[in-house]
Amino acid sequence: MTRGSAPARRTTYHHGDLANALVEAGVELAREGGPQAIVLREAARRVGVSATSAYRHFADYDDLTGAVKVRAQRALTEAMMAESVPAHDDAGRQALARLRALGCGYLRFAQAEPGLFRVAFNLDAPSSKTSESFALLADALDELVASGIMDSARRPGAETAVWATVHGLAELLIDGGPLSRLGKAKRAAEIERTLDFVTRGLVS
Amino acid sequence: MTRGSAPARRTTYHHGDLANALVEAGVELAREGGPQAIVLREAARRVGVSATSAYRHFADYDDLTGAVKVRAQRALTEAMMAESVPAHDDAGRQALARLRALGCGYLRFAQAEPGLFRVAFNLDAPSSKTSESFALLADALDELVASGIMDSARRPGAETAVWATVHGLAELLIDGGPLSRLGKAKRAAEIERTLDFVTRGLVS
DNA sequence: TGTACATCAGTGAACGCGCGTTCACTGATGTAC
DNA sequence: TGTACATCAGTGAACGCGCGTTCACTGATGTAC
Repeated sequence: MTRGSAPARRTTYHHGDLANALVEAGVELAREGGPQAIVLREAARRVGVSATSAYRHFADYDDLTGAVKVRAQRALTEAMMAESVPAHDDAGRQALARLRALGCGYLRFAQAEPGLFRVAFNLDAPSSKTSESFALLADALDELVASGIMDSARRPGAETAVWATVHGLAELLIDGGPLSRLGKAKRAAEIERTLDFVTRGLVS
Repeated sequence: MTRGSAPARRTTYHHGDLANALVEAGVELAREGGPQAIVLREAARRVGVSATSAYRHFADYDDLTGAVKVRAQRALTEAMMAESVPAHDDAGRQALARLRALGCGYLRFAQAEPGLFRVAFNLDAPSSKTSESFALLADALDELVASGIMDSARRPGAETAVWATVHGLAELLIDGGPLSRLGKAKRAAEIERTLDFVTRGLVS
C-alpha cells in the first residue's frame, strides 16, 4: 500500500455528512493497518476534503480516533451477536451453546478484522463506558447458572477467566501472533479445543 | 515525561560497548512507553552519542528494535523462571504448582513491565525463533501428564489454551485494559480465580 | 621502540517526509423582514 | 417572492516538530615493518 491516496472528488461544496464520512474513512484505515494507520490527513484526503475541515467536526485527533474506536467496539459486539447458535432441548446445553457462539463470534471478528480488533482495544483513545461485549458475556454466564449447569459458587470472576481465554487466543491468532501462521484447519482445531477448555473450566 | 533528554557525557571518544548501550537505552525507552517509545535518535541521545553512530552497529531502525524485542522476551522468560514454587509431596500437585508459578511470573512481569511486555509481543520486529517461554509451558504440561494428574488425551493443544488464558488476563490487567483500574487485592483475586480456572480446565 | 598507514568508530550538518494544527479566508446556506 | 446578513462548512498555505537516514568528514586504534 502506497502512502497517501488520490483525493476523492466531490460535487457539492458542502459535504453534508462529513463527520460520519471522516469516521468511516478512519475505520477503513484502521482495517488496513490498525491503530497506527489512523491518520487524520489521510482520512480527509480519502473523503476528498481538506485536512482542516476535520476541525469543524472534531476537537482534535484523539476525538476522531475515539469515534473510530467506538465503531470498532460496536462491530465486535455485532459479530458476537451475529454468530448462529445451534438449538438444544436441554437448557444447560443451550446456555453453553450460546456462550460458545459468543466466543466464536469474538474470534471470527478478530481474525477477519485484526486492524479493527486492535483499535477496539489497544487504542489509547478515550476509553468508553463498560463495553457491550462484556455485558453479553455476563448475561451468558448468568444463563449458565440459571439453567443449573454451572455452580453458582463459580460465577464470581467467571467473566474475567472466559474473556481472558478468548481474548488471549485472539491475540495469539492474529497478526504476528505465534498461532498466526497456522493453516485454516489447525486454527479451527485450536479454537475448538480452547473453547472446550473454557467449558470445562466453568462446568467441570 | 518531556520529549527528548539532555545528552549524556562521555570521556573517551570511543564508547567501547555502544551496540549494547544503545539496546539498553532502547529497553529503557520501551519500559517507559512501549513499542512506540523506542526511538533511535533518543536512544543515541541518552547514550551521549550522535544518532549516526547507531548505524555503525545496526543496519537500520528495525535491527535495533529487534534487539530490544529479544531482550524483552528474555526478561519475560526470566520472570517466569524466577517465581518461587511451593513444595509438595504429591507429584501431581507439584507439577500443578510449577505450572501455576509460570503463570504467576508471566502476570507479574506483564504488570510490572507493561511496556516491555508489549514490546515482547506487539512489536512488528523480526519475529524470533520459537519462544523460550513457550518451551517452559510445554515442559510443565508434559510434567503434568507424566505425574498422572492430567489425562494425556487432553495434552494436545493444551499450551494454546493455557497460554491464551494467561496472556489474555495479562492484556486485561495492564495499561488501559478493563481490569487495569482494579485495586491490588481485587487484581490478585482475579488472578487466583483465573489460575484456578486454568487448573480445572486441565485436570477436571 | 618508532613510525606509516589501513581500518574502524564516532561526528555534525543536512535531507525529505508526513504529521497534527493554526490562521485568515471564502463559498454556501438559511432565516428575518 | 426578494433581499440583507449572520452563521456555518469548507479552503489553502504555512508552521513547527521529530523522525530515520545519508553524506563526507575526523579522531582514535592497532598492526606491519
